[in-house]
Formats: sequence, C-alpha cells, structure tokens
Amino acid sequence: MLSQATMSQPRGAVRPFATVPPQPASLNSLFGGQPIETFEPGTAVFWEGDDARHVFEVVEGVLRVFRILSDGRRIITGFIYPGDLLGVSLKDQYLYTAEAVTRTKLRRYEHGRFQDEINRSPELRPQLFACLCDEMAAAQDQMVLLARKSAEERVASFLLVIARRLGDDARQPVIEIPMTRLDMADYLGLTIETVSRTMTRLTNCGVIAPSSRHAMVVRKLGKLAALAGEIDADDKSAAGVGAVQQAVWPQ
Amino acid sequence: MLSQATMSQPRGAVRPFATVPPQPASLNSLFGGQPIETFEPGTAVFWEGDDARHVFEVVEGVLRVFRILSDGRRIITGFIYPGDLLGVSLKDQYLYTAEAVTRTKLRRYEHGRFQDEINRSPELRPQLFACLCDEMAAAQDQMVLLARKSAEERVASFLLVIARRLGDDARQPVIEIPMTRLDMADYLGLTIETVSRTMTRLTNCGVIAPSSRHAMVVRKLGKLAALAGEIDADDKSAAGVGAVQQAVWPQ
DNA sequence: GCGAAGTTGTGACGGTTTGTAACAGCCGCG
DNA sequence: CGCGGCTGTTACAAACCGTCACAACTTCGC
Repeated sequence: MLSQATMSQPRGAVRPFATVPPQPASLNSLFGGQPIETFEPGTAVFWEGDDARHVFEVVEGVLRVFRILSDGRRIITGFIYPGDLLGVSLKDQYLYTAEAVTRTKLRRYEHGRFQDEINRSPELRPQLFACLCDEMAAAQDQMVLLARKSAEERVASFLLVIARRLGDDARQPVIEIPMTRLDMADYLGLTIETVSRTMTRLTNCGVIAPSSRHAMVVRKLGKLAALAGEIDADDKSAAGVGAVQQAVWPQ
Repeated sequence: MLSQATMSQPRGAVRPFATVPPQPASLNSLFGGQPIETFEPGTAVFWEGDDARHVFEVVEGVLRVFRILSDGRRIITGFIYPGDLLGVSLKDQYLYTAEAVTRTKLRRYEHGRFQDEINRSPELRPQLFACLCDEMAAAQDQMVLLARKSAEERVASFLLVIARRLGDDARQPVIEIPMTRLDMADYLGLTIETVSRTMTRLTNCGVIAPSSRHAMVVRKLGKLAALAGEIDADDKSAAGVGAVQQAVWPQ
C-alpha cells in the first residue's frame, strides 16, 4: 500500500501538499513489460497472511486494503488508486487483505526481483523511499482522524482528500466515490448509519450535492476544509453544520 | 519512531578507522562518533514544521511524538525507545513534534549526510527499509486500535505491547510506564478519566497489579492478550472484565 | 513541616455515537 | 411489469465514553 498519489492531507492552514505525478522513468516503468491482470469487484488480490510473493502496480480501478479482528470487525487502512503500488513490504507475509472495489487492472512483479531492481537503481531508490514516507504521512493523518476527530470531521476529511486528489483547480469539483458506505464507515471508524446521516447533513447545508449514487459535487470546498478540522475554529466563515454547529462551537 | 530489532548500543566500541573503510555495518553504528545530547523531561527535540535537518538516534530515555490540531487536540502517534531512530523522513519539514518524556540522551546526524550514507551502503539500505516497514506495520496496528477497539481493548493492547517489548518471557513481567495518563490517553484516543477507570478495572479483576506510580506487574498475560482483542472472543478463559466480571466482584 | 501545583482516581451526568429497527430507492431478473 | 436483493436513509432507544466536579495523593519549593 504505497500511495504515490498519496491520501495525505495538508495539516495546518498553510501547507498545501503538492503531489508529484508519476515520473515516466519511474517505479511504474518497472512494471511496463508485465501482463495486465483483471480483478472483478469484490475479489481479493491477496489475503492477510499469504506469502508476500509479489508487488503490484495499479493500472486502473480502486482497491481497499483492510484487516479483520477475530470477531469480524473490519478496518480499512487505505484505498489504492491507479499509479499506486501494492504489497511493498519486507515481511514474509502480507499484513492485510487487498480487494478490488471496482473492476481493477494490475501488473504483477515478483517480490525478490523488485527488491533487486530497487537495490540496483540509484534513481528508483529515492522514489521508493519517498513513497514510503508519503504512506507514513498518510497513516499519521489517519491516526489523527481516528483518534480525535468527530464523525463530521472524519467524513469531511475523507471527501476533501478525494476532492484534492483530482487536482484542486475546479472550485466545485465532481468527485467519484466508488466505494460503498460500509467501506467508508470501516475506513473512518464509524458505522454506515453515521456516515449516511453525516453526508445528509452536509447535503442539507449546501456543502455537497449528490450527483449520482457514487458521485457528488463539492459546492463549498472551503467550508469542507473547515469542517475537516484543518482551519482554526474561530474562523467565522468556517461555521459548522445545522444543529451540530451549536453544540460544537457555542458562540 | 523507527523501531530497530536491535537495541544494542556499541558505546565503547570505537571503530579503528585506519583498517576499515567508512562502511558501517549497522544503522546505529552510523551515530557512533556523534556526541550525546541530553534533553530534560518535557523539552522538545524538534517541532512539527521545523526544517528537517537532522536524524536522531535514541540512546537512553523515552520520547513522545505527536501532532496537534488547530483547536488544541493532541494526538500522540508514537513513543520512541532506546535504539529507535527519530526524524527519518524525506520531507523538508518534520511532520510532528518530538518531546522527551523522561530524561533522554540522543545522538544527532545531519540529514543530508545520513541520506548519503544510506545511498552509498548496500548494507544499511535494507536495514532502513526494514525499519520503515516495521513502523508502517505499527501504524496499521494503531489504526486498527483507534478505529474499532473499545476503551478496554485499547488499554490492554497498549500494556501488552509494553510488556512484550521487554522481551523477557517472564509470565508476570514488571513493566515501566514512564508516560503520564494524559500521554496514554492522547495515544489511545481516550480521555485520562477513561484510561484511569479502565486501569482500575484491570486491577480489580487481577489482570494487573500496580507496583509504583509508573510501574506495574502483569499478573495474567494471557487474559491481557484476550482483552486486547487478539484472541477469539468465544475463548471462555478470556472473559471480559466489564459487566460480567462486576457480577463476580460486586463491590 | 507546610502550602501550591500537578497528577491521578472516582462519581454523577449528559452527549455523541451506536445498534436495531423499518422504510425508501436502485437494479437485475423472470 | 412486478418481484426480490442490495444499498442507502431515517427514527428511536441504549450504550459507551466524554465532560464536569471534586477528593486523594505526590512532588516541589519555601
């Protein structure tokens, strides 16, 4: 789960995160000669505990990466998008399950050979390290979200990251949300009901507008960023949503 | 935050520079020649947003690594122990603040030179890579904890990790908890009250026994593991300490 | 020895979120 | 066209945890 187009979100108001598009002579070119494999929605690429024999590059589609507790609780630790790498780890076994959310096309690379290539190339190495650091930053953002953010902030943060992945030029971007509510809930540490309720509130106050079942328009990107907990709470232009606003910022 | 497998400190071992070319065998030996700096409890090594000029090796003591939301909420993303590396990142700025919990001794290495050494040495690279993977695995564990575990499971998981860090397979290990309840709360995504109450419950049902203010004995390691959510829930020997056990100890 | 400040433990109360429903919308199928 | 199956939405009661308050305790300084 190496997010090149990382899910990292800027922290603090001041630091926009300039994500670098995949370089042509880059990690991805390693996979150029490999055949493309297709995975239908819901099918697993590998399971937690499988021997980690391959590294994958996502060519097309979206995957979810998750772990499951013994009693069935599922935690999605990330979503993987085209251009990302999957399964990069020095462990003998995969630490998580990877499943296709949409129909997904992958290229496969044998694990040992991948490491050899990395070791050999002084150009690829920094790229891989940068990927790892990006992924680490994303993981820390997620820890912040899960540890201290409210349901509304979590959903807003999630939508914001997706909106920014597209390239934030559009002030009212149309964003695709290929995953189900259950996926979102298991990623954000909430239940589907809470996700649903929160999205309804965001719709009611005009921040977002549903476009189709798995797409929407972000009407107020700034307000979304405010709700995500990125801006100072006393910023008056960043008021909360509906009844919750009173409870959260009682001024 | 880079937990290395080895906690060895070759303090007195001075490398005979006349015989061996500068190709250190382990990451820690890189820092061997650097002077030791001391940080008193509560003092910061660096702040989030500082230019990332150095990499540190922890020689002695414990640090907390955290981020703070704009309204003051603090999230501790990890604790750093002797033998760990601190500040390894390819970012220009530190992504978090690092503060001494106890009196801490560090060695400092200039960031650019650290990268050069890593790039040059085919021995160090896999070590650093393994460290990053370990850190990534820990981050995922933490995401699981924060997203889906109950207060009791979180505290139990935390104590379990500390108990296992000691490595001695003593069945009733004495564990040191140098951090305050507030640190634990901000690490586990709870409040100090909840942490306090949960530890009291664990004490009441004999899983742990307080030894001093910042130390305790783990009396039932297996039960602690069960409470941490690692074992199957229908394992009868691993009953909860909540309502069920309150019936057994009705004071 | 004494008081102040910080840390920790305990209780009562309330709020956010969850769990359990029932219901509505979308889709493929016969 | 009507039918289940699935996903998503809404409502209500319950649970867990957070908030507030206060007491006990330690640590430090004087």
